[in-house]
Amino acid sequence: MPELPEVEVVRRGLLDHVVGKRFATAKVLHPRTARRQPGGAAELEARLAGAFVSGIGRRGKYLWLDTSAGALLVHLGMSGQMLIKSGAPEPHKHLRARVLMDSGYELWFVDQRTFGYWHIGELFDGVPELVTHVAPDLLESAFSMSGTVARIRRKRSGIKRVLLDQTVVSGIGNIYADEMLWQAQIHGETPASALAESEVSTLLEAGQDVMRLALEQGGTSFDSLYVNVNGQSGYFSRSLNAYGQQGRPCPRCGTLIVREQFANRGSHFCPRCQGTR
DNA sequence: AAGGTCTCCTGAGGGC
DNA sequence: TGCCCTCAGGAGACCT
Repeated sequence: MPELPEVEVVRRGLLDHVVGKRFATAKVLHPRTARRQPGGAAELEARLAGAFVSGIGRRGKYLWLDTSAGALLVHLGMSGQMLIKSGAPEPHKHLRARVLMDSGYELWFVDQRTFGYWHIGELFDGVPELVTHVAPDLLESAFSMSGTVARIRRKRSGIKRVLLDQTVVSGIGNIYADEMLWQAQIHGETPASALAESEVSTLLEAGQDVMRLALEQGGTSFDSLYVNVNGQSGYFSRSLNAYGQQGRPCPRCGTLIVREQFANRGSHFCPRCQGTR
């Protein structure tokens, strides 16, 4: 379940292998990977062939390669992986797209559940056209703490739902939402508008801390579904305090962590530390 | 308009 | 052993 730290791990992993390199040929193997692309797989393949990669950008969970043919936007969805392969790689059941680079390496997009996609298009104010509606993420320089706090406090929805809204602040998914709420001791169903300014800023700062820590540990993963470009898993799952911890003692107070359905998601929290809503 | 729900998808895991 | 059901979740589509 790639969220900001996992996508950043992928971005960093790709830097050495694709920046300054040229794509020779590209093949899109599953129509859903090209579903957002006008012209579909054929258009992606045609535009990527011969493209030179000059950099890699990211906002929240969105990743893009700056190329001479436009920005190749990559969304990993639920299960997407960008893998670097060399030699004669073993076939993969869920390989959805592959690019042969002039370096001899291959770039693979493996995506079991096909929620991910590729799209090539133009940049607007430095971000791909499909990302213009996405707010800055917690770790980028364009992020405004005061502006985001004010925006969140104007919402009447439960705070967790607001955290998951990528147009308010990006990069947060179900795992990090639960972790930052646990850290800030706030119940996810608390109406955003009921939180004090200081509570919201504490919450967002908790999100920054959790994400920086996760990044240091190579991201979160529970199995082989999320891996870096070399196919390795991160270690942050060992540090989770709330997500997936139902039935285990809260590391802060010892009360058993509870799992409930809200914000349309499985939500994990400590009923004592995060008891009031 | 904003907020909430449905839907896409595949494999894992539970129940029997 | 095997079948069927449910669940996981990012985010756009769609509804109210």
